Amino acid sequence: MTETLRQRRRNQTSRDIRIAALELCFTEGFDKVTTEAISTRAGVSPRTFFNYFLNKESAIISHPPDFPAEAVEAFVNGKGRLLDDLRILMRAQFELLQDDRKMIDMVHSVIRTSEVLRATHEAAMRQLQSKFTDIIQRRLHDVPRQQIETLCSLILITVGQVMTDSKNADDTRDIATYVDEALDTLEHTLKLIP
Amino acid sequence: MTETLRQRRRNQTSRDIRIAALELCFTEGFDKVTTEAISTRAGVSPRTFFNYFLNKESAIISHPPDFPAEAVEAFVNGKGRLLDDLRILMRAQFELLQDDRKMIDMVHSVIRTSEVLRATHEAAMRQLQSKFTDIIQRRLHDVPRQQIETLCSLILITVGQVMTDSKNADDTRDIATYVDEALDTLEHTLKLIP
DNA sequence: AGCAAACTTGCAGACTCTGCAAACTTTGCA
DNA sequence: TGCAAAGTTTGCAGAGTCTGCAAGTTTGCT
Repeated sequence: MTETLRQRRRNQTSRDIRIAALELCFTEGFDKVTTEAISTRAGVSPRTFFNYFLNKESAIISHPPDFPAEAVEAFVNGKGRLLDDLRILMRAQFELLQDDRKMIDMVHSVIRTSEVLRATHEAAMRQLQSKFTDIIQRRLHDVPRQQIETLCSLILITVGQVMTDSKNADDTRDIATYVDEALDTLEHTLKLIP
Repeated sequence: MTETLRQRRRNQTSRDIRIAALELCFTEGFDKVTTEAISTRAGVSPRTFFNYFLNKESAIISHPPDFPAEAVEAFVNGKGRLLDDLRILMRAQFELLQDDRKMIDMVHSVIRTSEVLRATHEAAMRQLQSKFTDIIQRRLHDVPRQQIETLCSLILITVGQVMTDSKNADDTRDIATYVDEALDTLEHTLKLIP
């Protein structure tokens, strides 16, 4: 067996809470929803809610998955143009999200209902950025870290902007096309500078 | 008279609270300090604290000043290289901060003691970014707004990184040199891309 | 002086979140 | 199977943030 009963339970409860939170906040708005309401809907006590999540925000915002290891290696040893190889790496990461597509869209919509939530989301992105920086640093090992950080910020910000802006467009597109759109925007932006 | 007594009082109280908050958080860390402690130190009731500030965070993080109008006009009509003109604009904005230099340094230090505070700070930066975007859009009116947003994010992120990274360096440097350092980093970063 | 508007304060109360200890469940092992 | 250890849930008490309201004070103005 891959998971013990206990583990499966834990995952299920966590998921129950996340879904309860998301659904409630989607209809009512983050600020109007109390932890008590979420707990009740998820069928646990308020105290249990806080056993699973540090605060209300983190029931909505979960950490994005890591970059897949093979894709990372391929990128680090890649010989193509930086932006092209990056595109491949990021697409690989985005594929992982495909299954939760629906929840992710809801999250993005809920984020718009609260400053605090947006901030939490950005904090999560910052963590992703730190991993991302490490990866790019491995490929460009002679470039100062600060520049790599700047580069990563730039890329993630662009992706974020594309994702928040292009809601209410067709929902059915492949989630990885966001990567393409973001990197295209990025390339255009860079032409502005010189 | 430029200000009524009432107005002067209000400004003074606001300042008292901000200073009390900053000093306490600087020594104790943001999370250890209660609004009650801040109020007491500032000599007002806890209820008054919330008449002045929406929450604990905003007693620490205040909105950055607007870009000075003449500098904005000069930039919008500028004919130089984009990055060079930007440098001038941003230096003008940073000059305004020179007086509060000491408090700003403290704020940056306090920000490091709390995720929430960092998030609030970023929200404030996002507001600045929006104004910044408007300005650049006026100069590059035929460029899509999304690209301008990306560009602005990039610039502000870089400045932010430089400012947070280069604490514990010599404190006495002109605050506007951060702008230079950031834009230099930026130019180097851009060379990585093609 | 005296009135209206602005400001401060205390109080009650809703909400978030934590520590603790008691009850309950699952697991590993005899 | 049965039992102890480990992990989970829950209730409760309590600290802390923040709001609405109403009463009291101060200020601006005539």
